[in-house]
Amino acid sequence: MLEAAIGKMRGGGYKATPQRTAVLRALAEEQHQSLEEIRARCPGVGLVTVYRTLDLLSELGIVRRLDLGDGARYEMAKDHHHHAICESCGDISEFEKCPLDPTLLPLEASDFEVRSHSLEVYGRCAACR
Amino acid sequence: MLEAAIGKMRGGGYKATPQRTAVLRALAEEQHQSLEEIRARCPGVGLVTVYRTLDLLSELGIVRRLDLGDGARYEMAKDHHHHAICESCGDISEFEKCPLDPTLLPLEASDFEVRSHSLEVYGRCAACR
DNA sequence: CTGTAACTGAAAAAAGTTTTCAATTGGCGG
DNA sequence: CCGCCAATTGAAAACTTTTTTCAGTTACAG
Ligand SMILES: [Mn+2]
Ligand SMILES: [Mn+2]
Ligand SMILES: [Zn+2]
Ligand SMILES: [Zn+2]
Repeated sequence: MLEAAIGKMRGGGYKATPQRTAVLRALAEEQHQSLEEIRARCPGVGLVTVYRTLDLLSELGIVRRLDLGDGARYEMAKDHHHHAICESCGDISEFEKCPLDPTLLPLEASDFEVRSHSLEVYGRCAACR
Repeated sequence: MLEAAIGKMRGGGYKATPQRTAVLRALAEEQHQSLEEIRARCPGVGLVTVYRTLDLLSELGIVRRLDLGDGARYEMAKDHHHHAICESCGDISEFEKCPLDPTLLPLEASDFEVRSHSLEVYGRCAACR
């Protein structure tokens, strides 16, 4: 898990420092954390280093940055998935089954080459109903 | 167009000031503008007033705020639609046909009540290919 | 017209992010 | 192992974006 990420860093010519490993461990503990949440999980690491590490991990494809309106959040990059966001409690859950119907994409015809997509579903989670 | 928005403001107990109308006119000129782009179209209006007007118009449902990763953008609220974003030139185009297959939404079964969704498609526009 | 609650905008504060730079260190070459 | 040095770190400062404050102004109901 972390070994793979550390290997990818070394392979890219980057050092595997204790700070970077600490940030990785923090990210592994929970998905969709804000910068401050990540920082709380690795108190020894300086603010600037957390920012820089998240940038580096994003470039390496290890981390994905989410912009869901209320500030940036970060997650370990996993398989293609989407998010269900509760408008009441803010909880973010994931689902893998992609409800996009490719045949309905009206863009292929219009010269726009689709590379990826991002879908978020908003509503009320079970607990908040 | 603007009349409807002004009426909605008055109806909500808000004043239709020249500043607010100027921001509305700026928004009507182009979709998906950043704050500074909007501000450039109504030079007489103070920065703080633009922020406050966009907040107000959002609450009234006249304006929609988009968070697409590179800072906030604003558009006049229209019918349900989605965005195709060119990763090369940054151009944002719209499409109305919603490619979501409701029967594939795996959430209805899982006690999550879906209220709305947001879908963005990333790739290359015709001009950039 | 007039009174007043709503509104505006300059300045200051707060929040979030990036840059700078001197000191430190991971890891390769010897 | 050791020592070197480019890569890395973190405190401070700078910058960017957004919010708060507050004194003066204004839209508009009555
Ligand atoms: Mn996720
Ligand atoms: Mn749009
Ligand atoms: Zn999908
Ligand atoms: Zn849709």
